[in-house]
Amino acid sequence: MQAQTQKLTEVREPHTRCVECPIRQKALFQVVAEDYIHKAETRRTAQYRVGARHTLYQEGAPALMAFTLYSGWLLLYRTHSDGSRQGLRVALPGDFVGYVSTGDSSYSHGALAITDVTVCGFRQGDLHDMIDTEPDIARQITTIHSRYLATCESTMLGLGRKSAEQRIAHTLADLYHRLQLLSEISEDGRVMPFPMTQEMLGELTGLTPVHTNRVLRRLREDGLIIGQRQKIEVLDLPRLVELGEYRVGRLP
Amino acid sequence: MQAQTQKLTEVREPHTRCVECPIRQKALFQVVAEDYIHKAETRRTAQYRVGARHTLYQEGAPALMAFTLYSGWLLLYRTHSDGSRQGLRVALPGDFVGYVSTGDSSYSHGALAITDVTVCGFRQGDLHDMIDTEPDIARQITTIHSRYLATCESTMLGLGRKSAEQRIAHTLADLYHRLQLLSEISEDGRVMPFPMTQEMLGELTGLTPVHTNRVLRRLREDGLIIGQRQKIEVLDLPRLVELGEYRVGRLP
DNA sequence: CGGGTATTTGACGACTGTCAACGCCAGTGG
DNA sequence: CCACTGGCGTTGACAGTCGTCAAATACCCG
Repeated sequence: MQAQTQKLTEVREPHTRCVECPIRQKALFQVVAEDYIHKAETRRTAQYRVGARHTLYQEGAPALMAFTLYSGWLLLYRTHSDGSRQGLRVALPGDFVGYVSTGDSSYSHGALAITDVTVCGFRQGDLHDMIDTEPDIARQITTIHSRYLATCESTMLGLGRKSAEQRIAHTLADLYHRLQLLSEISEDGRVMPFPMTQEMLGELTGLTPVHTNRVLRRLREDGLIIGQRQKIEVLDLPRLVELGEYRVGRLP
Repeated sequence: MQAQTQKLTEVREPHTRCVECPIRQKALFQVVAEDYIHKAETRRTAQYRVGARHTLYQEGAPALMAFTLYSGWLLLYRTHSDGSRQGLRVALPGDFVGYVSTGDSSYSHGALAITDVTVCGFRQGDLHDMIDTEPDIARQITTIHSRYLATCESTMLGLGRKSAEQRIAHTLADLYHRLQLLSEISEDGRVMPFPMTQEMLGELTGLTPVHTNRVLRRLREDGLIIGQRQKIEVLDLPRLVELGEYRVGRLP
């Protein structure tokens, strides 16, 4: 991991420097570079690395930056007063997270690094400016928001109406589909990386770790999946999709 | 109701005409007018009226228009395969609903008129154009989306982690707060309009009508509210807010 | 006054949570 | 090299919230 960090530094040598991470104080290694976001090529951005199990940002903290995820998985979450967490979404490479609109000053949710993570950061103020000056960026942000909203609606439907088995099947089917787009599924289409703990999967689906485990066992016994260390082997994708009522593409 | 429709027609006489509503076929009275949305003063828009218990648009239907709600309450929902509905949000006057981003062609959710409703409609294509040409509109749409997202996150937290009592308390506290901003709360701050059925409240909170009723009875027995016909009397707002863990303003 | 919808209540059952214990595995330090 | 330790996964017993089914009551509108 440390090696990879070094590599990033070296690759962008001419334009990089090390500074304190404004988001987390804990000795987070940070690389700042003149970089790009999509089409806005003149904005100053920064690359950050966050180790697994550390937070990229915390709910309620001042929302200084938004991020494009370069590598790794993030868990977006909200915390309940009793300390339990509700997972909102898993962010995968390419996803854009942490943007807040003009006037909002703090994050509405937290972002936890499931794996080691590399992100590209943008100052919120720059993004707000870009909306004014670059219509393409404005369009992209509304598009990103719309898609995220649609998935939130699916999640709400699941949390409110679906059984535990359906919710987990939906979550797995969704991850499978998104990982496929990222070419992260094995060639035979059966093995997908799964760096989450069962506890995190439970947070996403509104279940306790114990019950999550039971449901996974049932899915295993029914021949839908095989759980492996850090991966899941999908034996019967169609049934998984049908059980979870996952609509690929249209209404995720 | 019909009278009010007439009034709308007359007020905008010079620029109005009657056409079939493209969204619903059922004899919906529609007034089309040269009108305004916020600052985009040159766009052609239309006013529609939808009777209580009818849908403004249905999930999966072609998303021709987006709407600003002028009067009445809307229930945004997603339908589960077993026919049950999950309420996503209650839209109140001033809310903007039904917008989909470029590339999306159909609504991700449905919109049901809780009461008789008046909306102002905008063609999606016009809105997309406006994002390109009018930065203020782009900003507004991202702001609206961000706020809606934050409330979705709160809803997900509730559906995933909170008890039935907490979810209903949160929903009532949220409505109370939003209605207060619209000056719809009685002067003594106790009575708020409540045109929803208990079944709809259950759809919003992920509960069955029966259990919704039981929870409401408990809240009544605990001296938090008094249910009346078409209204709710809030006896102890602070306790309602605390029970539902409602954060006014910041993280709704 | 009558029919249909919404609310209310009871009995019962199932899904999911809670508590507790154990096993497995990886990383760590001696 | 091996024992230790801590996190994660697994399983059982039990409890409680919430859903289901059913029926009675209340209320609205014509």
